[in-house]
Amino acid sequence: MPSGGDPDLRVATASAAEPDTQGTRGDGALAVDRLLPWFAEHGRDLPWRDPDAGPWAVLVSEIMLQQTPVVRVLPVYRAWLQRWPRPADLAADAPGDAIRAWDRLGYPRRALRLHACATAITVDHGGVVPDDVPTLLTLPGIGEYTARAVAAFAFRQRVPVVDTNVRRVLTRAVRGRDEPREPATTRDRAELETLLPPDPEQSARYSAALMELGALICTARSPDCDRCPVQDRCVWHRGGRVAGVARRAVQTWHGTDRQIRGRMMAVLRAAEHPVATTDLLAVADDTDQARRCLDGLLADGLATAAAPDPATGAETMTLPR
DNA sequence: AACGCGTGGAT
DNA sequence: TATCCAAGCGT
Repeated sequence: MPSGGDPDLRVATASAAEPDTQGTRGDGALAVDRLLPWFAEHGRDLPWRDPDAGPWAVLVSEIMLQQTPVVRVLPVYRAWLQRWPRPADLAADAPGDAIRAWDRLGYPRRALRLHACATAITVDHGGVVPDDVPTLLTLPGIGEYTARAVAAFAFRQRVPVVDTNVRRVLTRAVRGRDEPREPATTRDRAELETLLPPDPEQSARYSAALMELGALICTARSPDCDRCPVQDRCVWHRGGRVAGVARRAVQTWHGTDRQIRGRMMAVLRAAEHPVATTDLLAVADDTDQARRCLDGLLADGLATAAAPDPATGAETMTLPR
């Protein structure tokens, strides 16, 4: 269960002392007394939701979950915290170790930023994960979403946490629309703010419940409205689930720089010793593209020039030290 | 404010 | 097979 124990719903229904001026807490589409019981029953038992998971564990999970599905994060997350249980443990190792442990979660720059984040926490914050949104926002790899996720889920604060799931649920259930995937905005956070229950602990659970609803039921491609706890109040469902406009076409994958960079990183991760630069360049047919991609990796700090091979004198590369 | 940035499973 | 999509961030 998400956080153990029965959710305290006493403040879920608007009281005389706390008038429900928005009309959304008690009887709105996303009423607290609908979401929290559903979450308690159906929420996944994920390790970063365990009460024993500290702020560092929550932070690590949030960075890993940026654009990467839960099932792929789980094993890497466990190994990561086993190896680096505190920020200072990670900071003490080379960034290349973080990139290698990151394995194939994708966007390896996140591993680099998480390492930089651990270093900043160690050097600038005494090894303690900051507990306020403004300070969290100063850390590498932590943006508007992740800062609030850490504040809410690790420190149980009453802050609006809006990710792509929450945004989709809000857009559908409250505004009755179905928009293509778009980044969360200040407006989305303001809207969620009006829905959050007054109690901080409960509001943290509420945000987690909204995210879970978007992840399990109110999904982008095929929402399972028949199992939705707020189906009868969802404006989008009541309006006939009108499909939104198609979103801008995404970049085709085959032959992109991203694909080539990915191949080069796979070679670097797998290598026990420095890799000949020519071996990296060989992953692409187009030599101009290969050079451009390798230069990009060097500029990003994901690859580092190493000493020439003693036997051949060939130029070599490694993960950053 | 668009764009670039990995990876792999589902449809 | 091609496309979509998964707890965004930094520039």
